[in-house]
Amino acid sequence: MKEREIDESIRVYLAERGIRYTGGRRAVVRALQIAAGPQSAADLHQRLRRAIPLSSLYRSLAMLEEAGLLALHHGQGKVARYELAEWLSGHHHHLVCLECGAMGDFELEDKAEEQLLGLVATAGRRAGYQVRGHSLEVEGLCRSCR
Amino acid sequence: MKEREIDESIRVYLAERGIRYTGGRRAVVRALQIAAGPQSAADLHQRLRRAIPLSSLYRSLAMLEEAGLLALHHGQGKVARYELAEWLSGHHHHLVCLECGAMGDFELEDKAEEQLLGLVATAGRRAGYQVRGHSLEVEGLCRSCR
DNA sequence: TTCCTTGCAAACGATTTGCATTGGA
DNA sequence: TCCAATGCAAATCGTTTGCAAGGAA
Repeated sequence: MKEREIDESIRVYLAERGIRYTGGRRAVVRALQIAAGPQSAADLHQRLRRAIPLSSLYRSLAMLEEAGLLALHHGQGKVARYELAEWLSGHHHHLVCLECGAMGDFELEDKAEEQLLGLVATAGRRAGYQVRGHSLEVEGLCRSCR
Repeated sequence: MKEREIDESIRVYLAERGIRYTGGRRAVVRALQIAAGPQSAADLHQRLRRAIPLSSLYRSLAMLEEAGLLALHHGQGKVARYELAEWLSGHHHHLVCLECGAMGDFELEDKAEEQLLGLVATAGRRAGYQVRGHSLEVEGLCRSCR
């Protein structure tokens, strides 16, 4: 989906649930669309030129995640990072920089993703888990830190 | 490696670096050996019957991780979880319960692990990352939460 | 009006640190 | 002896919440 399309999908999605798509929330979504990977509240605060106070940012993020529009990740460090939910951005995996904690996205080719799904299903079955999702994380040093 | 063997490896490893393997540190390592997956500081505090104050626990964990004996993970929630480093426990992956946040371990068959390594190397190269490791996380509901 | 949303400041919970004390080589 | 390790309490830091003010329907 493209930016405009995503924005519209979200508007409809929230309207159906009687939730307002306010300027602040829209700004958060836009900032996440532009970013190349999961962003922390502090990251977004910067990107939005501190126009939105951290407490409001946290509230918007929590609300959007609760509604199923954002996904929450805890990569390196102790900060939470958010990104658009996969039904909006597409399924993908992450690269995590061990040095600066930045996270980036990457996609697997279909065949590879299929293989992975197989492995995941097997592992889940063996452990008695009801599998809901999976994620492959590649850890290393990013371009700027290596 | 078996418990006794691991304990001895650690003793030697720390001795070589002029770091003491004290009772408290040994207790932390033992608790981690017994556990089935990554443990939080609070988990360990419980398991050790509160015999070791949290601040000391955190210090031991930080020191052992710094030395390369433990690995740190941030699964669900906002708590850090530790486990023995892979050179002691063997390479493996994790299952994370979306409900209670518990983490469990699982291993991939050699062939599967090899495939995964291939995918990881490719993704890293494309993104300009110097790859240091990877981890496959399976998310779902654990036996007790499903 | 009537909720929902926002901002600010205070509160929280996990983790860290200062400092005086203890313990091991 | 002498420095590393420990315990306690206070400090931090990311995040959450109470409450009064602002806004949209």
